[in-house]
Amino acid sequence: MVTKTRFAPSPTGIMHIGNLRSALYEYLIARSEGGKFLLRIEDTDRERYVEGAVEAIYRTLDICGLHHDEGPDIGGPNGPYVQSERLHLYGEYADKLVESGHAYPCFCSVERLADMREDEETEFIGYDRHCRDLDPAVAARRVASGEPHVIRQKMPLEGETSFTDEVYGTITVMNKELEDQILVKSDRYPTYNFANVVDDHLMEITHVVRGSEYLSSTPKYCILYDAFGWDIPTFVHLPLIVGEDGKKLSKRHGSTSFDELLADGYLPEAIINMIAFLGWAPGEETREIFSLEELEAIFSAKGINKAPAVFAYDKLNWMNEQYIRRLPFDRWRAMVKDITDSMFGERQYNVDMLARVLQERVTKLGDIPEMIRFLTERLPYSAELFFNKRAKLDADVASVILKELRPALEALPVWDEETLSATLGRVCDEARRKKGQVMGALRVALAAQQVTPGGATETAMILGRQEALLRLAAAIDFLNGRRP
RNA sequence: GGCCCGUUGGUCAAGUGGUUAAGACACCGCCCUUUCAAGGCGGAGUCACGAGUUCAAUUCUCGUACGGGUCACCA
Repeated sequence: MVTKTRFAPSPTGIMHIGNLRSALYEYLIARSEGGKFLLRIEDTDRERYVEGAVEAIYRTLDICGLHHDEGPDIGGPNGPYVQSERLHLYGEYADKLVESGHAYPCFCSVERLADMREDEETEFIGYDRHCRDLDPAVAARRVASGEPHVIRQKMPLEGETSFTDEVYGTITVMNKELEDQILVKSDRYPTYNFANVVDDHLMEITHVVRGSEYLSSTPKYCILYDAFGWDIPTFVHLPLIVGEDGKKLSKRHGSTSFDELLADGYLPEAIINMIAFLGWAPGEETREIFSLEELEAIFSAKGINKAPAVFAYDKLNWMNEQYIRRLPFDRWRAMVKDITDSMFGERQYNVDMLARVLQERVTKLGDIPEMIRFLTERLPYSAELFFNKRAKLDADVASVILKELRPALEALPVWDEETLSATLGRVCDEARRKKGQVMGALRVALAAQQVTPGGATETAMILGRQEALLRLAAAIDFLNGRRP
């Protein structure tokens, strides 16, 4: 049987990292076994439906390269792929369950249920099964008369249920612990607890991959599969992703949605690579940089860990750097230009040089504006800026050096890397000075900042002749006027 | 609280009844250098705790502690 997995998000808002990770593993399990990956929209909660959420799901999957073989947008043999379009199916199957005695209509009001929950005396252990033993004929008549009701699963009262999960192993629970959960709501929409079983079976899902928060309700689903006489699929429950404090990942940990991460300037490939390694490792292989294609080849559910994994931004940063460094220069240059064009406005600047120095230093795109603010703004000088112990440089020495440098630079016929480099080298030789000293002085004069992407030559190139010479002059003025 | 699950350095993790217990991020140091980064080299740091089984336990069993999940007409 061909492996088939599904990503089944509900359109309730943003694409959380946890959702994306589920989608990724579902995709990888299917692809690693030459199987199919399908997309199903679980929109059975009409209260939480968010406009535009479905589009965000399509967009995210597309950007990440997690292409599905069946889904609402492309169809397929097991459609429709949107649960709200499958209501008649859930109704049919719920009826079968009622007929076979595996489910029953329940007429309890939400108020009654709420009261029961608030009652401190009797420790609430789920629905009290008030309607479970109503005469089926009477119940059927009340349903026929249009009385509001839900359909509940009639759990076995004795015995135990066990299933084997690919990650967590065999899990057994006492049936008496299981609640008579609601399968169909009073608005005739199914609950997740019912729809997931019906759809996964009808859509021929072989591997049900989902977060470990579903582990405790899985026995109930197994009983449902049995009631229908359906084969139980392979379960793969995924460990949770938590924040650096060990708590469930949430807003206060930083960006936790795919869109936020993109906005921060993380590359989709890096995000995918990062979350692939959250709770999974390839085993003997120690490499950690893998493209999606490489993951498809090497991924195995065997390598999935049980313990919750902490989402570490440090590691994401490193991953992102790795991906930026490997980006083809043209693509990188375009990304940089998108950001810097608006910063420089009308001013000319050397994009190629800027992109070049940035490519080996940037952690994430969002850091760029702050990193290069000194290029579009003249920052104030201070004497300390010129101090560098290793180069034996200080403001006094810098003052002398810059004055030596100025005529040489002003006299340059062309302003290119080669000429600048050669000229600076020559000045060093003539003045018998260490390169680091001269370059350091010039770099600080041009940038007015101690740490810069790129050295003196690159900075001079990026600024262009005019701006570079103006700044050199300004630095000399500052150093002259420093001590009257 | 009941039920379920988990625990290898700060983090992600490999792995085994006998190993010097991989590797990566972060951290520290050194080298290199036209700064800082990047890169190279090196360092520190771990099997939660207590019993039991065993010639031998990080590995198997049981407890304890801690952490997490779940107990909705949400998924």
